[in-house]
Amino acid sequence: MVITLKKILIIEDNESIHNVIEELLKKENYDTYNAYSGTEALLLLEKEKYDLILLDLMLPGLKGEEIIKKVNNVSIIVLSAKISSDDKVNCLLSGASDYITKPFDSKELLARIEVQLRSNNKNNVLDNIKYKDLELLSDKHTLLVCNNKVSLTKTEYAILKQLLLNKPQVISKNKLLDLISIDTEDCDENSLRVHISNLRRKIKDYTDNEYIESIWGIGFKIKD
Amino acid sequence: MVITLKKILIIEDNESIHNVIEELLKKENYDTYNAYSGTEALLLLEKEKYDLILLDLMLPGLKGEEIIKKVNNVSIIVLSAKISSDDKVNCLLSGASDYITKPFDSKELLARIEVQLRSNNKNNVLDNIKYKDLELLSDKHTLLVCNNKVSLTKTEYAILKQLLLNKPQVISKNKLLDLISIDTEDCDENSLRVHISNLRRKIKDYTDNEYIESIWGIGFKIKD
DNA sequence: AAAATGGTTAAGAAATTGTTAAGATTTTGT
DNA sequence: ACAAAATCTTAACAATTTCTTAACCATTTT
Repeated sequence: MVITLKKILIIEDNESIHNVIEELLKKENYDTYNAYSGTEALLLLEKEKYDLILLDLMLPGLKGEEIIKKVNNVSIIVLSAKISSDDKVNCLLSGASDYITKPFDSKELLARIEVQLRSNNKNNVLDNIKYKDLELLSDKHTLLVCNNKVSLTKTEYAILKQLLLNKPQVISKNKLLDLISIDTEDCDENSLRVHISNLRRKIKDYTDNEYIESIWGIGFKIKD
Repeated sequence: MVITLKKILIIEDNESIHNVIEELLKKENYDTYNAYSGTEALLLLEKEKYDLILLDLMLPGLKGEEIIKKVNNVSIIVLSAKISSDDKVNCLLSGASDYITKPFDSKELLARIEVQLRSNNKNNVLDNIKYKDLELLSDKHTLLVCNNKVSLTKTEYAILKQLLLNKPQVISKNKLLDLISIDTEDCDENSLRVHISNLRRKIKDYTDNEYIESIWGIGFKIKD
């Protein structure tokens, strides 16, 4: 089994502080990436997906506040010498997840990093998910339909898991497409339709209940 | 129209601090609940589901640290006079989502509350909109009329949501047309009239009350 | 009364979804 | 590294749902 390391992007222009943070994180077995200016950070953010960003505010090129506004879907912890309440509030309200003032305590920084990574993981529940005749076995990537074992492909599993985890809710087609392909735009909506169709067939083999409902123009959901 | 308020449980034994927090939150339109001991908090937590917990550490009955361990699936912000790094780290690692030291800045507290509620919403159900006999279910994209399920098309849903969200207000025909078609000008006003007509019919099937009122030459609004 | 706006209905156009099968790609086993 | 197997994507077409158009009538304004 491969445990992938968490990728953390450190955006900080002061080289000595940068190095301290980098070493601290490396010791904890995080996968660190470095940006020394706001513009460099943006370039890196376009190329790769990170689990967390540590962000200094006073940066050459592009201010940290601007980066917060541009980033989406990645947790940001601001690390700043600015202690004014307004600075904190601004950052937090515009998208940062936490704000730590320098000088910071390394243990506290590590703990707050854990908190963020933990909340990212909320979706990845390891427990099995049961619903009526269905039981999704997380360890084996299989599905029980009325206690009959049905093997799912990786994609089918991901789709069904997303639907079951958010059960009453409609999941948009785009959200489901994101699950299927990390690469952008290369995946057809039609492909998703085929996966859904296959899932429905596999379920239908063992029960007459319908589980996956289409919401026209929006996406799919699990039927009540 | 009722948009459900966020429920916040305040666990704090010092009555004056408790009152300050409660008033602060009430002003921001949060739904506050009060516990003055650890044991009282547990009782409340068994009865109801909260969106967020504000937790003091030094409590009679049961220490805050114990509550953190018992709580599951609710974000906790610790509010404590303990400033030692070890206390912070312990709380954060054992399940708290944030840790604020007293005395705290009210704006910062509110901002950090927003952060937590924001991250809750990533997964969770959006707010439903209720008005008299109508209830728009955002998770299913359907409408309940006197508790009868009526399925709406994407466009009908968008129109009704816009009207309900801005209830006393008249929404101009152009604004509603924008909702229907992103492309400009390719959509007839007549089309909007048909959608409104269909909406009215679907509502009329289950109630005699009229909901959508036409404002001559301007647009539409929800009747008071 | 004439002109403009709103309401309803039905039919055809347009868009979305469902299914199947074939070809492309990735993974697996040797 | 290669062949076989499994999986994913694409394409084609059918089925379904939704949207727009058009025709016609009602209501309001001038």
